[in-house]
Amino acid sequence: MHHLLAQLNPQQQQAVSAPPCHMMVLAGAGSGKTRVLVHRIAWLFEQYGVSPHCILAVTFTNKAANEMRQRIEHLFGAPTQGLWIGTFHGIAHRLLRIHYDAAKLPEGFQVIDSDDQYRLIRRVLKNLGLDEKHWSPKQAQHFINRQKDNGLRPHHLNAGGDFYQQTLIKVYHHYQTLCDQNGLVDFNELLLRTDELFQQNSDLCQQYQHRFAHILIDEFQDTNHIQYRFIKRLTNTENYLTVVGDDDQSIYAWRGARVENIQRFTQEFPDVLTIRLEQNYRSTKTILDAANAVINHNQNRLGKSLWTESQVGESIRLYSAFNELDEARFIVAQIHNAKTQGLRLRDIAILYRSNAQSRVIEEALLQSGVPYRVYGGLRFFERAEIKNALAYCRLATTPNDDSAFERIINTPTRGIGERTIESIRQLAREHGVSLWEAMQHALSHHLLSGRAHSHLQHFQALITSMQEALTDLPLGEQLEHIIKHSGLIEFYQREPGEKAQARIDNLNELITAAGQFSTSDTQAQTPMMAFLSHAALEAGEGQAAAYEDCVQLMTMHSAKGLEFPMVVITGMEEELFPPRQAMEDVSRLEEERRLCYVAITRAMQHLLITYAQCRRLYGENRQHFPSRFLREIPSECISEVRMRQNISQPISIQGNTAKRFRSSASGLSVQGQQFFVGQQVSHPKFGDGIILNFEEQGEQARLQINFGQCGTKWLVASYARLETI
DNA sequence: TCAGCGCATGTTTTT
DNA sequence: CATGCGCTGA
Repeated sequence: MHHLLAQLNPQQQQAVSAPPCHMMVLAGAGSGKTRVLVHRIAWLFEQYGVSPHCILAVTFTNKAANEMRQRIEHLFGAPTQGLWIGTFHGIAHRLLRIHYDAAKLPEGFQVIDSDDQYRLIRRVLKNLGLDEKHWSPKQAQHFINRQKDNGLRPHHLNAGGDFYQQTLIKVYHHYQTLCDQNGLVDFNELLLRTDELFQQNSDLCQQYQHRFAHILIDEFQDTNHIQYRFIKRLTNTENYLTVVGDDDQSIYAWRGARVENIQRFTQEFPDVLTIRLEQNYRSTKTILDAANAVINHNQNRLGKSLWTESQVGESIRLYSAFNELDEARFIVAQIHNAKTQGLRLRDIAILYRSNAQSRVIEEALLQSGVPYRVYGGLRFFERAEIKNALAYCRLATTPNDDSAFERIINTPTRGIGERTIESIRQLAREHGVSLWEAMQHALSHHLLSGRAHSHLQHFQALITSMQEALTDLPLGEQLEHIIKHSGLIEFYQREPGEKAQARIDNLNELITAAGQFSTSDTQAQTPMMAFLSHAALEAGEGQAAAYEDCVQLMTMHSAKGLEFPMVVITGMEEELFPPRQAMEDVSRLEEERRLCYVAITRAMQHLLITYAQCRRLYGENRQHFPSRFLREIPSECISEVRMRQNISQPISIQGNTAKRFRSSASGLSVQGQQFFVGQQVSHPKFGDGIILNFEEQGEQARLQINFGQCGTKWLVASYARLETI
């Protein structure tokens, strides 16, 4: 057997070795889809003599792109020259750099991230005299991005619409004009521009259709409308498209992803070979059964059922915590437990629905000295200090960059206030020039008062000296020079708190990153320009990879594509997961269910699910019911765990908790007496307490009670002579 | 220029 | 409850 097929199952083999055709691979969680994709590309090289030059592979994240390239090179045994692998945005960027002229962009156009976009939109709202309280920049940004997602320009939208709609269209129009004037391209603009480039230049489009004989797309369920359109445009009757995806793992509909693209693909492309990868190599049978059972509750599915040859494995453990502190403590105890069973900390992931949930868990981990790492949050190139430093770079490279100008004109504070800036803006508007040019004009004609004048002069001298210093320096030294002279370090040193040092560290890290930066971007005019594009397109990791063995904390969303020997899913509660906002709408609920499916299928051997009966949320202590998704897991997959007695629980209980619990379904009847979790009871010796938990039934029934001063105890209900209060 | 106050707000995130 | 934002007064 061919070495590329040797270790594959029949379906995988079929996908890898199919003759060139349009193909759709429906690949379930853990079914080896990346492997298939990588082997397929290698197969095309080896069996069909396809040149790497003729292959385009599209992924969703830079991380996935890098990983795929590495795996292909590993399999191929050599660097793959000419092979295009990247994200949609990365590829669009590359095309626009090459064909900037045809795309009607200036040669040195800049890519802006959503933060820059947000600032620009605020400027536009201000220019249009729209009150931010009534016209939120966030909503306007969302509106604009959504239009671009769908390939729509302002002029496509002008028919009809109410006043609200009309105003947003106006904002979109002005925003786009501003971008075009300044040579700025936002993320969605990259895609839309490229699509229009091919639409308007059919010869160019044909050239790429001819070049890319094979186009492969990963995570196809996450493509949006404009991405689909772009791909379709790149395909003709002579080249082939392979898409890989899983409708059950579509968890990004809320940001414009269209699962329908999967069905649409089979309808709009001829003779699509559909292959299902349903054998799971990741999880135990129990975990897989649970995941299958949950996802089966969704109506809207293409239909797919994962199976496995692996062992049944242990039960999914379920812990019902009293509150979120109890939940966190239990998880920590379980981590210690897992460690004694030989698991490494890095084998354990703690997943939650929303980032806010991480804090309590972090505190518990910190308290017991378990090292951990939180994913998510601000990434490297998104940090304010980094963006400030890069704004200096931008201004020194292209002084007409207004957004960079605005960002740093008074950062660090140099006595240039809002009034001065506004008069420069005014001047720029009047003469139709950039802020930088307006400032120079103001300086040479002495249009401003003495103090403002001299402060601006200083600023101008600073930037000019940077411009001069940049020539002939290697990139790393350029950044070093800029950061050193910008005054940012001194600025952050003056800032109180621990954050300051971290910011300075980041700035130094930026110098290092620039020093090590190398690019394949042959279109870039200067290394600095390439670096700036890189910074916008690839926000970088959240934290420098701690090389320590630590527990991983992340949202269920960011866990997608990863796997761990042990997974803890936390906060399995109604209104938290699924979140309240998603409970009404069937399609949103189905997306939450898919998210649950994704979370469960991250686990290889051990899965622990926890929920809290009572949780502090938005400042109030609320009673929570177990998530509906829990009921969808077959009970034979689950075993409930109780907290060990010897783990003490200093729990503070609010006075009104018990009342809230009266509606709870969890209750117990012993010798005519009714007990329920959260109930206040009195014991002859220990005094007043609150019921935290119970186990067993009838005569054997035991209650866990928190007696405050006297601690938490397990008591047999029939002997304890408890009185309900 | 900046601390301090009051107010709204409160999924998920990549490019 | 916590955080972040805008506004205000010194």
